[in-house]
Amino acid sequence: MTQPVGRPRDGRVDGAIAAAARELLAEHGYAQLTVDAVASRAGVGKAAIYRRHATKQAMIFAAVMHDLELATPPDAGSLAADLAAVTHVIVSSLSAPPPGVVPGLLADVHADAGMAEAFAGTFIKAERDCVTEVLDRAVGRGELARRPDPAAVHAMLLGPIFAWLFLLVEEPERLPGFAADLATGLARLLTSDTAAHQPFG
Amino acid sequence: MTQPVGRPRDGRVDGAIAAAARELLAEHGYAQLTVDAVASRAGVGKAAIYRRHATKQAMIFAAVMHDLELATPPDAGSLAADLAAVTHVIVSSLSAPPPGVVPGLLADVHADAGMAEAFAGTFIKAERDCVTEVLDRAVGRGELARRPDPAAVHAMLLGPIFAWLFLLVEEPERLPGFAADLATGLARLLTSDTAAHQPFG
DNA sequence: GAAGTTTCGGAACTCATGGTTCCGAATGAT
DNA sequence: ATCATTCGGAACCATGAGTTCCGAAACTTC
Repeated sequence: MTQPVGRPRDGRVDGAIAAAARELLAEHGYAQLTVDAVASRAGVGKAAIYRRHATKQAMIFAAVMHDLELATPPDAGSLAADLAAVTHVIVSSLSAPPPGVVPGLLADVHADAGMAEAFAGTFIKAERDCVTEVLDRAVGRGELARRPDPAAVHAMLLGPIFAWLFLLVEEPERLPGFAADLATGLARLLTSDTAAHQPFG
Repeated sequence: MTQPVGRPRDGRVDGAIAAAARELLAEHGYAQLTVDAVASRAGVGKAAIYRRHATKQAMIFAAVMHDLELATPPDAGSLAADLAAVTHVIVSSLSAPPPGVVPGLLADVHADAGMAEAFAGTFIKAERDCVTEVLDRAVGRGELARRPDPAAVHAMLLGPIFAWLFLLVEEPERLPGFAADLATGLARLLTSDTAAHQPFG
């Protein structure tokens, strides 16, 4: 709690770095982003950037995560409605960053153990908590006899949307319709559970 | 058909480049791969590499795609069995490359229009044809009244597996079980189609 | 065979950029 | 007043992608 000796960090510098990074990401794309350009745009020395972030990749990660809200949506009354809300949150998160940023960051996450930990502990964990909560609600309502594996349901929600956007590169206009079908289909699959087969156990 | 004038390319050089790239990818990872190292390992000049590939990324793409078989599996008798076979092919493709290679290549694909075209025209197209064929078989059998959108089914198959491996980074031992549940669940969803709602239309 | 063209491995080179270090000035705690 | 840490700015270093040139080899054409 004690303030460390020395000149304190200027909080506005953090914001300026993140804003400059997001601007340049949107203007020139992920691969074209240079640290010098971010420093210049932010009106900041490169040292100030590296005092805050270990690598360029960590800087970008922080800038992108900065304005990404991942709150669990309120109870919508049914599993189907809850899942629809969750898909909407996922679609928003993945659609928000400029083109190329999500794939670029994913590659960085798989190239550095520290980034992997940060990714798993923020974005993925928040989404997982969200999915778990929604499944628990359904169990509470009696819609589900047992709670399915949250990891499996998470993969079934996040995966198809990610694939639509970044693997198959289908038309984005059709994404909302697909996401809606995904949510209702998954709800139907989970609730139509027969005694003979417990899916995603 | 006429042989161009000049010394012809040595076919063994292509193989040596691809083999060296795959070796180094496996040994040191995607981000650590340098073109000089590939040339050195292959016993080849850098010029020979750049005579064949426009960029380092294109070289890696070619090396990885080289030994990746994506044949449509034979008719297994039912939609559920066919989908299980397709998921198996997808799991194999995504599990084969060394860690970090798939995310790295995906970032490259989103950074270069030429790579995007190559990716869509080879890997994705082969998988899509596979999915379409399997759905057509099911229609022919009478299991499906109408053929669902192949893009949607493709996303529902590829996405969750990709998410499991590269987004959620769940234990790989549990992947086969999850993939099996995915295939049977999707088959059930598609065939249990009610008149009221045609999913993935 | 001689000439011309393209390949080969190898080395030298250019250039962009990530990351570090140093500067003098500013800002705070002790 | 002193000390530690910050600031913007600039110089600096190391790495690696991509280009160019070399002499030699392989092939077509004349």
